[in-house]
Amino acid sequence: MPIGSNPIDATPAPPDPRDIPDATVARLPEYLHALHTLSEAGEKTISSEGLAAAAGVNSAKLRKDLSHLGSYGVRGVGYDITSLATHISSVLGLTRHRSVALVGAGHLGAALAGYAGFTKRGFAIVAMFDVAPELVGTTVGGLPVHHIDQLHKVVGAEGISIAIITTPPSAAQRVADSLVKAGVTSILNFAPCVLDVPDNVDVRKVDLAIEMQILSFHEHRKARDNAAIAQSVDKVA
Amino acid sequence: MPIGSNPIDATPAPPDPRDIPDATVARLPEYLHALHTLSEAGEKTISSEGLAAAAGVNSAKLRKDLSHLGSYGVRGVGYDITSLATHISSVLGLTRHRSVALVGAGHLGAALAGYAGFTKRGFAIVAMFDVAPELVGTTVGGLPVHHIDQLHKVVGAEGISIAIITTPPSAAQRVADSLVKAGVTSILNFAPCVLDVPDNVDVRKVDLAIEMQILSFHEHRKARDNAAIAQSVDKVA
DNA sequence: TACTGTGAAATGTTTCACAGCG
DNA sequence: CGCTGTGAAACATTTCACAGTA
Repeated sequence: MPIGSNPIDATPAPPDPRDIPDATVARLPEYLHALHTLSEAGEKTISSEGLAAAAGVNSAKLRKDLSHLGSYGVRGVGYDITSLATHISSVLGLTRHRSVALVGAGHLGAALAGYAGFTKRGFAIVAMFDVAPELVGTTVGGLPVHHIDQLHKVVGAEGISIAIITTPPSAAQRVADSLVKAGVTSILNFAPCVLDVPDNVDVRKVDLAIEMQILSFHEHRKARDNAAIAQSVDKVA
Repeated sequence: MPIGSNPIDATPAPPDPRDIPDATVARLPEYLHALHTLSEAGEKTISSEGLAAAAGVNSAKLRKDLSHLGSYGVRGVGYDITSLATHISSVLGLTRHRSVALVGAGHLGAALAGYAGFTKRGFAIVAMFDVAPELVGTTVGGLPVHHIDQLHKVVGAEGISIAIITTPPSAAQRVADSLVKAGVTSILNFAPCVLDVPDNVDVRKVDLAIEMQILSFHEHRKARDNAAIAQSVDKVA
């Protein structure tokens, strides 16, 4: 019998988190954010159309996404904002507090350490690490900077499972290895390089230059389209 | 006759950039980066297997991606690193130099302004904007900070078509409106909010809290899996 | 009636597996 | 022979359109 199946029990089928598509998971935080905003605005209830608009997707996609979490709407009415927010939070594992380590106390690291948006949405960077002697021992963004040798000790003591890498790419793989050895199982990587990690470790990558290059492609395409239109106008004229 | 078709000319079919899938476009910068690294290491030629490993994808995907750009490999040998890099650069529109505006001279904006990775990969932030009187007129990350009222003038003068928003979310929509009015057609948005822009404007969003929440989901799932395994071990024991 | 939830169709992406070429 | 390029199959995601329900 596969783990998680439930052949006898007649309870309403607790949706296995493995069955939620990745594309849906990536949008749940958007929905959650939109729900919080609506809640602060004093709304109690919202239609799929309204929530979809607030999250920047179409309503069919929103309804399909939410259907993966089970049935939480009321036909003819919409969704209860509070209870849907609670439910999405619990699916995302945000009920449990999560401590985060940040490795690389440069400009980007400092900016992230001071970023209120993390704290506001349930995460706390509890420790920073670097190798530079002039940084170790100081505080950056209100957080003490430890030497990277302390990683294993601090990660263990604070129960950290998520880390952010903002080092130069040349150091990133070594840092990732240390993090994995220390017990970290999720990494957000800002260094522009590919990280090699065991299967049980999740890595998400944010590469600013890549984002810019994708935009560049679209600029290039738009320029070509305009040129083509100009040419066909010329032809007609 | 559809724009871009070429019914008479017998040249090798210049692949229409519109036909390159989004998923492929998003990976081309990775391939380009890997090619540059290989080139610096003195390599001349690389197999699909080797390049795929360097870029962190599998080789079938890489070959399919490159096939959208036309045929640039040599069967039995691999790809010529220099010519493939040149070709990808040209598809991405990186042959043309691109000036970038950055709006929001806070910590994150300052970190990005000083980020060498941009310059190294063909982009130059040429102007920063903010509203805070204590910032306007100073230099941040080596760049003068203009008041946001100057946006239209500077964007026009510098021929800027790409902008980065690192303002608080409450200001982001207003900033986006000003950018669009000034002639910007691509935006990289770091503010955690949905931007409403005309169809001809491309927006890419980087939301750090969302990345963390996606990692949180995976942590949560792993914890459940472990619990399920522990339980089934208990049962057997 | 006004909405959600969802099969089914359409579209997009990845992977397979091998033909074909240098 | 070794490797690329690519149809075709498998898989994933999005969209459509409507049955069903409070």
